[in-house]
Amino acid sequence: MFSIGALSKQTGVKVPTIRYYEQIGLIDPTDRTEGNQRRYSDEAIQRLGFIKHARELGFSIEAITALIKLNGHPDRDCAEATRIVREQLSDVRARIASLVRLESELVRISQGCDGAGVVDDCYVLASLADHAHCETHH
Amino acid sequence: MFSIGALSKQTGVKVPTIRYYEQIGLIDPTDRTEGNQRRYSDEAIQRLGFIKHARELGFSIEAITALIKLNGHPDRDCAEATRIVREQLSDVRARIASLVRLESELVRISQGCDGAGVVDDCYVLASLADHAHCETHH
DNA sequence: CTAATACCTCTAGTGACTAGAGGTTCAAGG
DNA sequence: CCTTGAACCTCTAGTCACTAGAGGTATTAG
Repeated sequence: MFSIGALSKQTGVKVPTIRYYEQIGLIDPTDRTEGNQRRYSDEAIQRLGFIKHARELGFSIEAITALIKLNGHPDRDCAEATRIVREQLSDVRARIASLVRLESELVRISQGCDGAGVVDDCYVLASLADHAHCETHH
Repeated sequence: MFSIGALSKQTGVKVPTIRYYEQIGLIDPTDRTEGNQRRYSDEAIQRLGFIKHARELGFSIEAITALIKLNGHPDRDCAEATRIVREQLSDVRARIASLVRLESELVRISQGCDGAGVVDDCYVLASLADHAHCETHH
């Protein structure tokens, strides 16, 4: 049994974040000392590790809650888990596509000005002011 | 002179968003009718178009505020504008790189399970639980 | 036994809006 | 000129996933 600070060090999840996860019901309330301090077992490291990893992969808390519920019913089929992951994947791909379009616009805009002129005829500001300069949709 | 609703239609920026922009000082308070309703001129379309476009390009309100201040001093050099755009560009590139790493992990995870088994031996959930399965950093 | 450190709860703040309540003004049709 | 309904007004609170800080208590090392 160890403290919330130790759990934080073990998992890399900050102390206030752990308390926050407990508050919103993402992790179960744990045992306390007589002085009301949280004490965790190794199980908590697993659970928090799962959450941390999923967050790093961009899953929302809502999606993680769903995944954890699945984990709690090992007899249920895992089509739902796969569905959640695929949804997340297509979301990530959409975000990449959108950012790539933005990147090309920004390259074009930043190449238009060497930073040496004055604002009045700065291509950067002109480009930002006028969407018509753009080559892609965003 | 036209209403906030007309400005919204012209620019595609929602009415509450326009009021919000005024509230945070991103656009100047405008003239009002006797009955206290906002009335805009064409100038507002330009300004709001600039803001909208910059937001679509992923600039923060803070960065846009800085760009607008530059626009208000046309005699100053535009190195600052260029710097802001380049910073935004490298930010976008970092986000793309991060998302691409996530994408490959998600592909790997989702390919590991056909969704037909039971949760207990579902590779998707196992992968999410264990960062060690991953091939890249995130 | 003391002092430093870590812990506790609670509230409020972040960014960039969005939603809703409750009330007022405008513009078009009769 | 009057009515009606849409559009407007302000203000507060909610979103997401935390983060910061105040003010107080528990634990632990020396």
